[in-house]
Amino acid sequence: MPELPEVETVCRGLLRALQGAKVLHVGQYRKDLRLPMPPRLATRLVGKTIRNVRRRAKYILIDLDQDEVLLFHLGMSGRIIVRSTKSSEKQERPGKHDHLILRFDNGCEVRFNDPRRFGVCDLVACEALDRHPLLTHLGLEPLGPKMRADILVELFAGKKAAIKDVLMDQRLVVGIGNIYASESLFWAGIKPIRSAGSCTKQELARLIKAVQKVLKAAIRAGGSSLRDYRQADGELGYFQHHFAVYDREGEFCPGCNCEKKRTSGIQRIVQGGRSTYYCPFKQV
DNA sequence: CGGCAAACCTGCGAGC
DNA sequence: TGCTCGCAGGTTTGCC
Repeated sequence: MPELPEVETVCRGLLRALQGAKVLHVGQYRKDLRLPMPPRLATRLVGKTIRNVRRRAKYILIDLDQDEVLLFHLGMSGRIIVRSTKSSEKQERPGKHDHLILRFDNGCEVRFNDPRRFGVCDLVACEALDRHPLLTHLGLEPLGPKMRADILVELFAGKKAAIKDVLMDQRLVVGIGNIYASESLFWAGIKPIRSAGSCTKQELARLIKAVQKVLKAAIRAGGSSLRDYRQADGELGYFQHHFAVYDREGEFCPGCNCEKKRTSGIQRIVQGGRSTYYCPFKQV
């Protein structure tokens, strides 16, 4: 589910609710996520204060005092929901697939819920973060300063794999998953099956613009809620209403629709076992 | 090394 | 109504 805009939205929501808050109680109800949860997690978290919440790729990084970082990945179906509880209110029991519940001294309660358990939770020392096995091979931040056409040309040079798959390869560029890959390639006017190495510098410059435009718009909309995803406060995201092509097989893309062109409409193909959506008329 | 399939899990909607 | 099948926003692993 969650790609960069969803993770970014959750991070912002967590920061708003939790900055400066101290962990009072931790309930851990499951340890076998995609990776095992760290041992003695509850003991290690109680009493810690949240200093900051930030994002790297699709990872949520929660900075605690004493230079520790609580790391989450939401996988396909993970949610992190914050709610404020009145102190008089009886503490709620963990719901189905609630794996971790944190209570804070400011009355907030945070639940990590993940039905498919593709998510990850870890607690690491800040100085070891750069060497964390999940983070070492991550590529460029698409909204960062290194997202430049000349750098992508070099990165994609000689790659025979489809540009769509390469765009989702987190070792090269991070944060882009199945939805935003299709959306970005549409706005860049690039056919998803093109080999990455065949894209010109000019096309990659367009792709960068498209990626950034789509990701920023999605962040402004609070992400895309297809099924599981919620913002940190439990609200839906609503960028799914602005998809140009994703999950719109057979419909007209915005361009074709506006210009009343008769085309075959948006096509769905399968790449790397996953659905890709594109407009054969606008994407070359 | 590249490319692809399968694996990890649960839930849901479609079709019978 | 109830069953089976296919598919779902991610990532890693293993095989050719």
